[in-house]
Amino acid sequence: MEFKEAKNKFVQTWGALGSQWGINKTMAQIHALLMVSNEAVSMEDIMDELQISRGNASMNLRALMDWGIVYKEYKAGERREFFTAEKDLDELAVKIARERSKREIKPALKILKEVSSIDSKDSAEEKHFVEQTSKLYDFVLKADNMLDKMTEFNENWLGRLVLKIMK
Amino acid sequence: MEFKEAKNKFVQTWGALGSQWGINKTMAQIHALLMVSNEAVSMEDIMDELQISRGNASMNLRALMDWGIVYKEYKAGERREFFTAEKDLDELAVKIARERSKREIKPALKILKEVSSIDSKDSAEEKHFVEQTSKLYDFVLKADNMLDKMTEFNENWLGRLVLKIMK
DNA sequence: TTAAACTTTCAAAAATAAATGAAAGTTTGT
DNA sequence: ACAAACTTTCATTTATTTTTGAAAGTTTAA
Repeated sequence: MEFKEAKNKFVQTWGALGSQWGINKTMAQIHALLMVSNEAVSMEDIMDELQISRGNASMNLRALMDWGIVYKEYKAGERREFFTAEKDLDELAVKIARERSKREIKPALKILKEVSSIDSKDSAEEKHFVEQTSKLYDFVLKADNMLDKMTEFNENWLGRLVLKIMK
Repeated sequence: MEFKEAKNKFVQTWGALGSQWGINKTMAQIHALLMVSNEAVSMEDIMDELQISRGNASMNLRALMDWGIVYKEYKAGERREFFTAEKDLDELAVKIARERSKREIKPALKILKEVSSIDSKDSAEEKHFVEQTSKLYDFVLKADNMLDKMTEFNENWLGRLVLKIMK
């Protein structure tokens, strides 16, 4: 396999993986492309390599920047903007975890708390509902806190964590 | 908020959350419904509560059973089948982790290994590509192994893990 | 063996999500 | 202030995913 083919395969695979995890394909592909580029890439080049429209490129670059995993870069003497990805994987994982926690887990916790707080009166059905949703609330809260703790580690947290777990 | 409303809110929220994580809405809703039911539910009732077609119910129940998080149950004297969800959350998390690892992470690892194995010849561009994808391979492998380790813990792994991490 | 009671399948339809591209908006150099 | 160079927005189109429902399949009881 030669470079160009490998690069393409990587970008496509990452894109497909992204969509399985609720991140749109183009967003994941752009990120993949930037991850393996040794220098900042212009929007023009991104459009060209991924065969996507200007609007699509623009919107997804914006989204990636909102997630804090892609940065704008300015080159001296160049009018247009260039983009680079966060390449440190620990940092990347932390940022993704934070963002998903904020966007999805936190709101879900709010709902869980709400629905588990009804008074279950007397029926077994209602009692079971409250019990189950309360357990779920505790579980999700604990998992979310774990993510928070991980982000505090920050340097090479995954490696350290693996060590700890394996005892 | 009264029971019926709370239950509905829970099912809807869980469904929305599912789709953000690459699991289809109905599948997540059925699972939610079964999670909070104190007894096994017939397909008829599932169709009725979620307002979905027979085919949709059937296919998604099948998928949930493939994931190992929903079970068929037979009631004495009843012709039709009833369904229950895995209600133990540790067990649930373990099964989901295993399944996603098998379906998504393992294949991704294979591709990463492949593309990071090209010989990078001389250009800085190619060297950077190989370096980045190799790092990614190591990272994903480590994360996946961590999931495996967790599944071995099995009893209340999340709680124990939280204790360990917080030292 | 038959038919009633139930489940599964899958081609087609509907719903949802993503992409396009032209127009509007910005920024920068002169 | 102007216009060239570039970016963003968003209504419309396109692609993808999910759902439907009728037909085919299966199981069970008599």
